[in-house]
Amino acid sequence: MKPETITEAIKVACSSCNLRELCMPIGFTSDDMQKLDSVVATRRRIKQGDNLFSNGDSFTSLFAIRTGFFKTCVSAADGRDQVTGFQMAGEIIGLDGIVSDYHSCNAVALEDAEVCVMPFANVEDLSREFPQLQRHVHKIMSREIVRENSVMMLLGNMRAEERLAAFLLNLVQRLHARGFSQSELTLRMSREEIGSYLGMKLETVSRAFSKFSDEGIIEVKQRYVRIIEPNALKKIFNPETCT
Amino acid sequence: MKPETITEAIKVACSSCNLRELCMPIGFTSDDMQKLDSVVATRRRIKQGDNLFSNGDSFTSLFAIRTGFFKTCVSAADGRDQVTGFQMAGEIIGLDGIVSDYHSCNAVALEDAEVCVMPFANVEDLSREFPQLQRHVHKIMSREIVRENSVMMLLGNMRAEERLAAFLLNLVQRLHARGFSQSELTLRMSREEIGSYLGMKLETVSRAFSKFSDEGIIEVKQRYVRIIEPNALKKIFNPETCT
DNA sequence: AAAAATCTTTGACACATGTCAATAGATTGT
DNA sequence: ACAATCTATTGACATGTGTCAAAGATTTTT
Repeated sequence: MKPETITEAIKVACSSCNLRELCMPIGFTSDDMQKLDSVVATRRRIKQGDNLFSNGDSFTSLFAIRTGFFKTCVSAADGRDQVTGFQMAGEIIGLDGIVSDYHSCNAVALEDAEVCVMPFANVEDLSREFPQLQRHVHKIMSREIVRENSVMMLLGNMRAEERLAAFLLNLVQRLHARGFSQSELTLRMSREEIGSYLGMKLETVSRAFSKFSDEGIIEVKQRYVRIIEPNALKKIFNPETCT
Repeated sequence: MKPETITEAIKVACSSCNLRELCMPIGFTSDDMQKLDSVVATRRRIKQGDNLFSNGDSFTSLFAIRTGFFKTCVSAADGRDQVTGFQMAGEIIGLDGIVSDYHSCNAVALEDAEVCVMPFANVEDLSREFPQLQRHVHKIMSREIVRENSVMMLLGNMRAEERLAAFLLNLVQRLHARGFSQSELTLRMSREEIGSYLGMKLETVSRAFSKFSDEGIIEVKQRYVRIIEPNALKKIFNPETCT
């Protein structure tokens, strides 16, 4: 594997980061905040298609996404691939590496990206000093566990259209939280990657998109999606709790 | 909900617990170990069929299983249920509650059980004092994330027989680590619960058991299972890496 | 011990999704 | 601008698993 990414020696400060509210716990004095700046060692740029880390890489750091979009995926020995998640700005990636000191999945940039490198030793040291940070780290890990629980529900119990509806709703909700539109989005991943995440084939994903489009629920043009009837999507995802 | 379980005021000590090696980080001096005893507040007994905690319960404690066997499951609004895991002695349960201070799944005892109640505030306090404990807590959470990644692989990519083979291999492996047989086990869960975990219907589970039995790979009699050809199971689960 | 309830197995058939193939549309490189 | 390469869509058909139903087994209740 060629060294497709370079670690840049830019000292960066969480205290002046515009993503602080997504990454960091709230309620720090600006004094404390200064000390927290040392969680982040450097930033690193990753080109579209390159891996931030790969299965088997030794684990040293968590990564906070500043810009760009990632997928994480695990591979079976026979080459079958499962996308385990899509991550965007403000989200933390690399938690899989903690348990065994090496990564057990691949993190691939779906567009040019920049991440903050947080050496895990720093995170642990500062966590002992700042209970709020400690709590924050615990919550991030717990959130990931809960997210994966709901993906298991998707994969185990839902049908193709329900899965895609849930997927789209989740994506726009997260994008909206980052200041983007509630109704429009540009997918950063292919039909095949969506399918891998949702446990279905790319053709089935495509058919479900077309069906939603025929029904006037969404407008689709390749990777552009506009949600026309969010309530209809919610109803597909969860018929019970909708009008 | 009736108070089906009672919290018993038994002070217990990790330092003298025979499950210590499963629950606790290694490498403590016996001095440190004494202080760690205060992680556990009490023990609690749960009867078969009762919930240790339920979706919506407020989160205060993690639980270390001393005896017994649990399932955790999430429910969709329409009543559909997804088993997200089966837990046995030495395993930690309740991590889902950390992120939002209430539980987002149910933990049900599949046989009479006893757990150590570890108030999470204690865990966090002591984690700040003992880096080894801090690391241990992080590893437990990361391990759960990695486990769920591999369940996603099962649900998203594998077929019924592969899923059941993986399930059986994982169960005996964990039981073996606890001193039980490598080849015999008694299932604590129904076909329906296995099916819910593996994303298939109980009839499909039953058929897969029968198929394995017909092929001489396992012997099944209701919930008793003997693994006759572990290599055949491994081959089904993962054809590539086996002889 | 009988009766009731629950769990498991098995068969027949249905159907959602996978597979294979062809076409069209987008993107990249020369 | 053109070819080459991806990516997405759509159709026809195959198939693995779900659904429904019946009968045994096992456990619990009376």
